[in-house]
Amino acid sequence: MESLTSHEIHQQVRERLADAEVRYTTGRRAVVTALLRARGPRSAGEIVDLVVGAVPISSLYRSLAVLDESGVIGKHHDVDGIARFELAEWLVGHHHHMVCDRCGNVEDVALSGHEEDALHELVDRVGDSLGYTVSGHVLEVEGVCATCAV
Amino acid sequence: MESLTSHEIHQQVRERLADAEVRYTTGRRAVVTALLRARGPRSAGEIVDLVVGAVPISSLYRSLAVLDESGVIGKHHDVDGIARFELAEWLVGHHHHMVCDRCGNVEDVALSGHEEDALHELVDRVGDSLGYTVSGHVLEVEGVCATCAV
DNA sequence: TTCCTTGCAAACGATTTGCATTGGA
DNA sequence: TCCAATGCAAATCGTTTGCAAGGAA
Repeated sequence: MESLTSHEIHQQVRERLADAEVRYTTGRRAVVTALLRARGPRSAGEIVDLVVGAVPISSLYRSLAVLDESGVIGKHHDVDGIARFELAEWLVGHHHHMVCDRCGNVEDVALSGHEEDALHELVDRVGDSLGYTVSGHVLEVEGVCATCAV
Repeated sequence: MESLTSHEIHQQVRERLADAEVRYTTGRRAVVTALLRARGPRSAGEIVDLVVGAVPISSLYRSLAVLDESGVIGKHHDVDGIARFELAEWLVGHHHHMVCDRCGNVEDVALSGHEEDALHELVDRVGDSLGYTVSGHVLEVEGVCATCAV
């Protein structure tokens, strides 16, 4: 997938929010900018620090909720159960995660088209066998990174 | 992997806890029994309902903490950020999860030997390409279950 | 004006902890 | 006996919500 420029991403987000009939306000734009600068998923607390100027945590959560509901960002919970947010895959591309068991570092990994196709077939088969209509999948590879392997 | 009988699992757990120098008490045994009956990860609230008789939620959390720390059970957080627990893979075998987008239900899924082998190869390749020594992987299939699909 | 959005403070709910009591080796 | 384990209640903390004020169309 071609990676979009910062400007293009804001443009895409604006359109998506327009479709959802909500405004692309300063606060919401600040969240997208922060996540764009971030090199991985960030918690609400971390985003407060990334955003320029003071932002009430409750307003931030509301911005995050709107962006999440309109599909601009994704939300998941880390091992401590804290919510972490990142730009949605349609903006930054479908990918998986390589997690280091030692240092906890998380890297994005994009599979080759062939690999992704094979995985897709596999998860479709799994869903079918259980009577589910498959909508997506998450693959996390665990291991020890080169730095920690010393 | 051969699946162990309920009795054998309790035996294994007892030994593991003995190594950790903690007792295999009635409350802890009840948790293992409940998770054995469950066919997927369960939250603390759900486990309270699965266990026979009344169990204070705080005591349950303490049992879960002990079992988690000694590697008898695993813990992860669902899409709502709620902690879910399940018996560790060394007791019940390696498997993946099928998650319903609507109701949040989670079911265990064991791939066929051939599928698991293919997945294994894939994740090894991913790890190699990033300089990681792969230790494991997690695959989560997302979709809508038959009940919610109406 | 008319709603959507924001800020502040209070409320929520899952999980944890302090402390006194109980129970098993 | 003696200390781990338990029960109860209070505390924590990330997150959500009620309500009044601000702002854009």
